[in-house]
Formats: sequence, C-alpha cells, structure tokens
Amino acid sequence: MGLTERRQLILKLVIQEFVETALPVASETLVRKYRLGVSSATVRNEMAVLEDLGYLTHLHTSAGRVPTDAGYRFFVENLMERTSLSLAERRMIRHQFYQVRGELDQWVHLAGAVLARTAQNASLVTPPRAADLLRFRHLELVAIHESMALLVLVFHGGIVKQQTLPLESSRSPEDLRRIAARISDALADLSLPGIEDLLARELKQAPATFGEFERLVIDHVMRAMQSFEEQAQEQIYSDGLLEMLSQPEFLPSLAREDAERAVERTRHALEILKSGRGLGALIPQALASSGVQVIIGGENSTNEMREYSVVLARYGVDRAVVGVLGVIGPTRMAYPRSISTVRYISSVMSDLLAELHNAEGRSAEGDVEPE
Amino acid sequence: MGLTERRQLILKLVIQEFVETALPVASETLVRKYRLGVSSATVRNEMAVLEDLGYLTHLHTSAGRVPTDAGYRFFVENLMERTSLSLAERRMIRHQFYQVRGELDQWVHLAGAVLARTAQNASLVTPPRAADLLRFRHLELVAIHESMALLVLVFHGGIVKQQTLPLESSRSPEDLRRIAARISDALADLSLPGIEDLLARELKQAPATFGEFERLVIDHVMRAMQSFEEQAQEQIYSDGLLEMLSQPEFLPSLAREDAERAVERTRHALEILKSGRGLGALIPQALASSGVQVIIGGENSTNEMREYSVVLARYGVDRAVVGVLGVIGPTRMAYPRSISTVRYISSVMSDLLAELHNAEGRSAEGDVEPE
DNA sequence: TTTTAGCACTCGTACTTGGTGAGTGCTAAA
DNA sequence: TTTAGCACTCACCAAGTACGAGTGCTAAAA
Repeated sequence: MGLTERRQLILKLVIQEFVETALPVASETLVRKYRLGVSSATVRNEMAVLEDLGYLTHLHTSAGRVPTDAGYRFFVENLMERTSLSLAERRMIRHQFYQVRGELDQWVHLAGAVLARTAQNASLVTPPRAADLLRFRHLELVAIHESMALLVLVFHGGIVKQQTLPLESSRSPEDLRRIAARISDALADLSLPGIEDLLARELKQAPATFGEFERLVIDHVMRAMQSFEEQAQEQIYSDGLLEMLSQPEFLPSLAREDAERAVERTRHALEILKSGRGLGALIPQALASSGVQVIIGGENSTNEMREYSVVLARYGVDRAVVGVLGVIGPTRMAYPRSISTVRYISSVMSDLLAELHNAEGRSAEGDVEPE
Repeated sequence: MGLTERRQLILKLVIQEFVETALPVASETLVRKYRLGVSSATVRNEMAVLEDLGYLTHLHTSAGRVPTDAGYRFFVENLMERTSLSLAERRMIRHQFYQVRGELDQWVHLAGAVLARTAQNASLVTPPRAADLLRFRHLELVAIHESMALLVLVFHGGIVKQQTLPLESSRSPEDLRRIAARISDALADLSLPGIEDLLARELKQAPATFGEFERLVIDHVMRAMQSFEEQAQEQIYSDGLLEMLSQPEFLPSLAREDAERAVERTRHALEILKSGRGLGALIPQALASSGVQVIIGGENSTNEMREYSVVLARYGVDRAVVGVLGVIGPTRMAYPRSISTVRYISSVMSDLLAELHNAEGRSAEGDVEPE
C-alpha cells in the first residue's frame, strides 16, 4: 500500500483538525494552520488519493474532507502518538479513588464519573464479577421482627447481596446465628453447581443433614446466585451522558445542520445507553482480550452503533474478579486521550481489586503508570 | 369569586385540550369538539375574561390560548376529577413489585421505572431511610484474606452497608465472629449519638472494655453512619428521562417551534435530573407533609424549574422508615393521572415496607386502593 | 514527473419576499 | 348577553436570490 509519508501526515492532520473542530477540513486550512510548505492544490491532490484509498470522504463537492471509519482505524493503528494522562490528572484520579477506598460499591460509580469527565464522553462500567463462577463465602441471618429476617450473602470477590426471608415462626438470635454458621460452613467456597451436588448427595443420606428451614435458606441462596449470574451479563452502569451531549454532534448551534438531527441523535444516544443494546455484545469480547480495545463506527456489530466508537478495557485480577470499563462517543473522538484514560482507570481499578485479593493486579503489560 | 360555571368549564376544557395536544387551543376548536352550544365569539369573550384573571395567556394575537401556572393550579384544586389507575394497571404494578419482594434494593429502581412508564414522565425516588436517626442493628466481619476483612453493617429498616477493613494481623474466622458478636451486642439499637455516649462512658472505665481492634471497627461503624446520614439528603434516584423526552415539548417535529429550543430544553432537563438542583429542596417539604403534593411551574423555589411541575408523595412507615417519590415533567402534564400514579405507587411501597416492619403502612388517609 | 496558479462549478447557508391560513379582537346588530 | 362579520396579526411555507467556501480540473511552471 503506497501511503507516502506526506499522505500519512495529511491524514493525521485532517483527523486531528476534524476531531478538534468537528468541521470538515479544507485543504487551504491545513496549509495555513500547519505551514505545510506546499500549495493547497497539492494537498487537494493528496486528499483525493486518500479518498480513493477509502480513508477520507466528502459530503458533497464543495465541502472539506472528513475521515472515514477506515481513516480513524489507520490513525489509531499507525499514526497516533501514544500518550498518558498528565501527572496532575493521575494524581487527582488516584486521590478520588483513595477517598472511597473502603466502599467497594462506590468504585464503579466513581470510575464512570471520572471516565466521562476525563474523556468528555459517556462511559460504561460493568461491576467486577467473579472471573468464572460465583463462589459462596458466607451468610448471615438477622431478624428484623418475629416473622421476617434479612439474609446477607457474601461471595468471593467481596460481592454482597441482601434478601429478605419470611420466617414461619419466631426464632431467637442465637438460633439464627447457629443456623447461619452451620450453612456458611457447609456451603463455604462452593459455586452453584457445587451446592447442587451437595444437596443431591445430602438427599441420599438417611438422617437428613439439613432441617426444613435450613433447606429454605439454602434455596434462597441458590436462587440469589442464579439470578446474579443471569443479571451479571446485562449489568452495565453508564454515566457521562451530559458530557457526551456536549459534543458538537449533539449541538445544532455549533455544527450547522438541521437541528432536528441533533434531537434525533440525542434520543438515539439515550436509548443506546439506557438499553445497552449494541453494548452488551462488546463485553464478553473485551473480557476475553487484554489491553485496550477500540471499536470504530461501522466496526460495531449492530447498525445502531454505526456512528459511535467505543474504547474498552478489562480490569480486575486475573482468575479472580474482572470487569470491563470504557468510553463511548461519536466516531469523531479524541482517541489518544480516550485510550489513555481508559488504560489508566483500568489500572487504578485493578490495583484496588488486587488489594482486596492480596495479589498483583493485571494492570501489567508494561502499562503501569505509577502515580 | 366570580368564576361562573361556564368559565370554569371553558378553563377545564382548555387545559384538557392543551394537555392532550400540546397545541394552543382555539375558541372554535372547543365549540366544535365539545359541542358547547354557543358561538366561538362567546367563548372568545370568556377566554378574554379568564386571561384577565390570569388563568390563560397567548403567545401572540392570533394564537390560541394556553393555560398559565395559576390556571393549572385552579384546575388541580377545583376542576380536576379525582381518578384512580385502572384495575388492570394496579394489578400489573402489584405483580411487578411482588416479583422482587425479597430484594429491597430493587424496590427503588422498580418504583422509578413504573412511575415513569405510567405517568409518561421522569420520576424521582429517594431510598427509604430512617425516619429520625439511623439505628444500628448488627454487624458482621468476614475475612477476605489475611490482611483484609469485609465489614457488613445492618441497620434498622433493613438498610445494609458494606465496607472493607484492613487487618493488621491475620485473624481466625472464630476470632472475627466473636468480635463481631461482641460489638453487635454492645451497639445494638443505638444511634450515632448513642454510640458516642457509650464510648465516652467506656473511656472512664479503668479496664477498657474494647480492645484496640474493636475500637477500630467501631470507628468504621461510626464513620459509615456519619457518611450515610450526610449522603441521605442528596440521594435522589431518577428514571424515565426517555419517557419525559417523548413529550412534545422536547420534539421539534411535532410542536412547531425553533428546533434549537428543543435541544436546549433537553440539555436543561438532563442537568436538572442529574444534578438534582431544584429537586433537593422539595424532599424535606414532601417528607413533612402527608398526601400528594403538586408544585406547578413557577411555584418552584428555583427559577430553573419554572417550566416543570412536580408531583410528590411521601411513602413508608411512619416513625420508622420513610422516603419520597414522585413524577416530574413539563407544566403541561396530565395532573390527574400523575397524581393517581404517585398515590398508588406510594401506597404499594408503603405496604411493602410495612411488611418489613410488621406494622400498618401509612397508605391510609382513605386512599387505600386494594388490588 | 510533480507542483501550482487559475478558474469554473457545486452546493450549503442565509436572507428576502409574497402568499396562506388560523385565530383573535372589535364592532354593531340581534 | 350573544353573535355574525370582518379587519388585523402573525406564524409558516415555498420560491427566489445572493454569497461564499471549497473542490476538481486544466494548463503552465518547476
């Protein structure tokens, strides 16, 4: 493929310019702004070649050039300079996470907010979940009143679930405590299939190990695990809608265009983020591969996402708990910045989880960006 | 005051018509559609009077009439027929809550979703919180590994909080269990000031009751309670943005108007819901009063909310746990429907919480709408 | 062979104009 | 008090015009 130095430079500049201004880029503009030392006609010729190669387009004859998905792809792969967040930004982010270090359930929200603010686009984060199957660790029964108890379930990876449990007859706190301890010991470290096995074996024993009430509790545990496994796939937390909607694509005032388009796009963006359609498919993919993944526009599996790019990374502790986080925005996106943001926050989250697991995080692969 | 029957009828019809179509209402339209038996000129004269009284306005000379805030207020107070949700709707809603009856933390989300769908507007829900001070019930310590434990806190009202707790030295499960039981007993049923008292008294005793580690745990408990009390004010869950944005106010295609307005309004709505500015002030107010509250447009304390109305109700079990839920949307809102939706869902939530508290809910005041 | 000046051509954007129709406000008669 | 009649207002729409940014092409220059 005959992409001369100059053509690469021009492609890079067109993309940088377009990402910055959101306006089609004219040959004249490039020459003036970047002192290319050649005439606009020359640049036009080069642009025409880049267009033939599929890296640029125009909306109509007398409009400037705009990158195509393939153009962005080439940029991300070959032209982009790999940057990091500034030291000040990294410090600030670390600090914010430090402030909620004890509250595991805040991490996801914070990650979402920070991603969005830093990349100026929407973010998506899946809560950390067990790398393979959810494993039981411990349960607790707390009476609320005579006929109602609270069942608190703790799983490996620091995952906590609560459920209410109706009591047929009043039970003393000691009674509940004893039962909880008994079941906790019996189920310790088991996954859902493991518990099923246990019950199957237990059924064959003549003197039943578990009483009726204990069976009921175990049943609730199993159902909670079941529903957790099922829900886990779909749970995508998302934030930064407002940041994304500040992009000119959604502001008719800046990008001269039919204002109705902006409204439609806004609704569309809302629907995507709310429903998670088109996003769900990306998660398993991101979980399977390491490093930062970039999906650009039409590369998305669903047509709905044609105008959006997604930058994703896995985070967590290998073979223990993992999750996915990323940035989503219009294809006209500051890829270098999005990528470094995603990479950095993934490493922070990994470190946090590693602490919980007393293990090395998988922020590895040479990306470590120490505070 | 001098509002004849006919004028009241006309005001009512203007509002009904405007709420339905979102278009200014012409005198002719009313005569035709509702067979008023008088000429349009008569209706115009009456409308002019209603305008003088401040119940209606015009955008310009040759446009139909539009209700003012005062018009809506009069409608809500005097003209509106009090309706209920249909039996089918109530059944469906009850059913949905029944399906998540065990999962307390799902209730808020479900309430938000159902409110939004039923009222076709955005919803807001605050999680149930202790009516006065948060009271401790129970805690649990679960080791995650040698130097990290999970602290699970259970408070009155079924509120559960989790925190991680670094351990200086490894401790056996029995050790942790014993410590947890000891502290649980000591702090049982105490509020934050109560715990402070206890510690103050304990300090005077010669042989210290609590060891160093136990003090650390109690410290974490107190900090968690503190931060919970502080956060509780601001926690407003909101849903139904998409439903609200389907209202013609936000769709330039239907309501002929500068499309840019629609975009601005959309951003504005997003900001309000996200930041909770202008909403926070309503919560204490709604907590203080019983029954459904309606705040219309300019009646809001903040200017930002000038174009929105809010329908709010308290829910919960008096003197135990309470929360607030409601609907927010453009002033052009189907008030009867919003009000009955809010009332019904408040009663459902109250019933659910009452079950947890083994007490009668406060869905009382004659509004009981049994399934 | 590559670069560039020059220029015609295209097409989106903004602004103007005139026509249309919905709806009011007023007046005078019923 | 009601109503027919009518002038008047104003948003909306379509067509027309002018403008300007930017390209594509061509032919000459390097």
